[in-house]
Amino acid sequence: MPVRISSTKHAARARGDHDGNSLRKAFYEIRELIVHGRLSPGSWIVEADLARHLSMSRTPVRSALHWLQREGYVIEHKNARKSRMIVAPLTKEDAGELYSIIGHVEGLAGRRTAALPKARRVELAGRLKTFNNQLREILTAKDSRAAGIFDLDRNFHRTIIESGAGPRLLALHKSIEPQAERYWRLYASSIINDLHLSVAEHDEIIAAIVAGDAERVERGLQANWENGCNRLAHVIDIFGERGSW
Amino acid sequence: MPVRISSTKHAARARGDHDGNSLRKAFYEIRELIVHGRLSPGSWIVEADLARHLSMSRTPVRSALHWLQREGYVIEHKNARKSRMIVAPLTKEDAGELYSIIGHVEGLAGRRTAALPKARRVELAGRLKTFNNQLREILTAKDSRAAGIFDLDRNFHRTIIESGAGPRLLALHKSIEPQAERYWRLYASSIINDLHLSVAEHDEIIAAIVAGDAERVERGLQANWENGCNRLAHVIDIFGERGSW
DNA sequence: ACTATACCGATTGTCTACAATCTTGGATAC
DNA sequence: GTATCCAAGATTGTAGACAATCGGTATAGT
Repeated sequence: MPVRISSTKHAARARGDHDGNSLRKAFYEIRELIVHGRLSPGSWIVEADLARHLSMSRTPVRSALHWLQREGYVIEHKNARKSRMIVAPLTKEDAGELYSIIGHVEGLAGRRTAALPKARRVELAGRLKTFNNQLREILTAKDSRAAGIFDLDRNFHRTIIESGAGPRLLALHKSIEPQAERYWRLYASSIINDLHLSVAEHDEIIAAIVAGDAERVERGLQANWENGCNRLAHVIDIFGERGSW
Repeated sequence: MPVRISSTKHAARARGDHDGNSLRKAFYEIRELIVHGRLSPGSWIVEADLARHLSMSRTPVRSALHWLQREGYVIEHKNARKSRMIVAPLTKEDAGELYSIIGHVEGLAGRRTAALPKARRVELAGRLKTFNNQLREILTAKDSRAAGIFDLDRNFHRTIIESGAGPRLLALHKSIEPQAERYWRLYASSIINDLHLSVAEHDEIIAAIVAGDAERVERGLQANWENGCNRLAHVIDIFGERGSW
């Protein structure tokens, strides 16, 4: 028998609050907080605090946190029965594994991209060149606005993946690749110095796609991430890790 | 101002219900229902029904469904604002992509396994041989109990991954590989006929590990999954897909 | 009979309340 | 002065209530 509550209370509350998708909003907003470092790596997460911050109840926040956990932004610190969430730390080791996985996932997708009909590959190469040339411009102009660079690089890769991957692989990529953004943002200023290397690697990847050489595309993508990882590792050595103690 | 409800109602309910982990229970039980086909591919999911079946409230069931969705057992059928969940269908195309991803993920892990010190590789090879020999026994004895075969094959692969993969890659494998079970169970009886091929492929993988040849280990694992996929595709052609219409 | 509309049941999304557990700080005993 | 235990606060986990919406069916208008 349901407990009947006088409804005045609920009637009083604003009705339009339900936009029908608080969960998504919570996920992206919290993710944003983590990526931008407003929730520092290793720090403590309290559901109620976030709920207040986002002006919603704990329910969608809680779901969003589970989601973030599955995607690796948040990790579970188990204590007996209760589980407490902390923001995933940024370590050199984790970066290495993450970049390696992304490289291989993209490599797999790149293989299929290389198997596309020639016409599509050429058209694709055209779009990729646009992105890469914009990067080159920023490079020569010394106009190092990090945001633009990041988006261009991301678009370059994403364009390749979306051309070749099936739904599963695409979903996998979409859930793993964004995590690199945390490392990128944290050490961006230093990484940009090596931008010319990445641009050159992109050229090689484009050439491989035009040639339709699956092996070469895969190697190129893997190399791009692996090199990026090495460059990142160097910076982490200098500036230290965050949130691991 | 919180609404105060007379507490007799709640007091009456059994207090011990909270074992502190309904979510996990819900996830595994629903997953079990899906894998064993009690919830058929393509069929409709109603949160309240599942909640009743598992004797818990919708809250943990709902979270579990989101989790299952993220792992690919369930897909979202979007309609305007509401989203309805259906059990993910089993198709030849999906199987192809799934097996390919698993092969590459294991390949990546296998690479690192091949880089372990020789002593550990030899010890590992010993354990792997045990599994594979048990498979061989079942093969010669014509004792085709599917369950045992499945577990042995899974243990073989899992042992390799756990030896080489880091936490991220391990988590990835744990979330992707179990999905192959759905295909395995559905078409098991027919797949078993080709068991000897898989056993031979395992021998090659073991040899590659002992040799410490990363490339060869990776190729071996990828080939094992790719061949498995082809054998599966053949069976699907005969028996048809499930849940896609 | 055929279409448009208004209701109604089914279902999902979100909220608050309650219960259980963990942590922390202090009071007390030795 | 230190160790131990207990109380109060903080936090998480689950339940059930409501609100919003979807989909279909009955009904009315033509």
